[in-house]
Amino acid sequence: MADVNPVLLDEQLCFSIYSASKKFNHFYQSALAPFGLTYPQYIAMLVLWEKAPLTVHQLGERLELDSGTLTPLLKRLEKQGWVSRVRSQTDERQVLIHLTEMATTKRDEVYSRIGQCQTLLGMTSDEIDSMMTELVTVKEQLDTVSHQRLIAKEVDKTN
Amino acid sequence: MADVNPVLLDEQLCFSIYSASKKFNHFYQSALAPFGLTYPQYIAMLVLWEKAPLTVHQLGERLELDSGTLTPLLKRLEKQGWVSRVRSQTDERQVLIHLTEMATTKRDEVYSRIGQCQTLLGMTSDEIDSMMTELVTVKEQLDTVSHQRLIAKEVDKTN
DNA sequence: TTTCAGAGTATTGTATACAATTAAATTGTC
DNA sequence: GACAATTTAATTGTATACAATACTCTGAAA
Repeated sequence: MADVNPVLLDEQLCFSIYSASKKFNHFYQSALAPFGLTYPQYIAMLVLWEKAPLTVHQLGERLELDSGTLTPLLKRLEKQGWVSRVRSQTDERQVLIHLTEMATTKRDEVYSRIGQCQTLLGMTSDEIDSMMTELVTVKEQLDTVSHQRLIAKEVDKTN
Repeated sequence: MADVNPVLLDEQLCFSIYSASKKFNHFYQSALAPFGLTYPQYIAMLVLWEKAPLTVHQLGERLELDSGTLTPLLKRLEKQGWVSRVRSQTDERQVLIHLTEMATTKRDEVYSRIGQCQTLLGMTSDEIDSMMTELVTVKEQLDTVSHQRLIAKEVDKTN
């Protein structure tokens, strides 16, 4: 019974994060409604505004998403006029994602819209910082466990 | 320029939460692979193990999910033999979700499996507690903002 | 009793996610 | 240069999420 509580705590933390993530999603969706951007589309644009063009793979590394998610997402962004997808001349495996003129023009508008909606979440910078540090710890731990499980699988195969 | 940093911090926190949520999801999916349960299916089972039967609505309140998500999820759980969906006799609008015998039998197995995989995330109980408290703050703040936006919409309509 | 507003669930349509596979291009190696 | 291994995107299939809508049932008011 002694080790039941921590397990429950972990589960509660997991659910809190899961729930907060959904709420953030909803918040951004509604804040960005005038632009028709979803949260994943928005963070893709953020990365591109910072440094475009990028290949699908490079974008995926930053966003931790694979082509299975990004290809359709980018097609939607293209359809809505935010980006253009151009097969690279030098390496035809790659597709370069460029910003359109509209995207460049609207960047400040989008930023300002987000700025208006930002509430700083009722937290100080220090609190946010410490929370992010803790989240990094959690993520690293989860990666470690996943990695251990991968190794365990390999060992399994040898039997 | 002075208020740019906090906005970026908020965004980074949002992304950290988004990313951690995905990692947790992956962790549970892989831990529960022997049972074929996903994370959302698992938390549905957790609630049901605690107190079944429940209506779709009651389950949705606990999980913060609506019937659009739950109906297909519960159909899959039913197909895999975890639950049965029974239209209520006393109020035919409601569908009661019951545990199957298999679900009752496998409960401890699932718990033990999760227990084995639990790593306590490299955090103390106090750290987890404080993190959850901060997440609650974040979620409340996001709810407040959403609520304000709803009110703003109402005001819009009157013009 | 009839009607009707609201409750509860299901359905439809859109947008992620991600595992697994496919297809095309490039690189490395002989 | 031929060819196997690798890389990069796209595709396919499954599972969430959620808004909007439809449909059925219930309870209350007229």
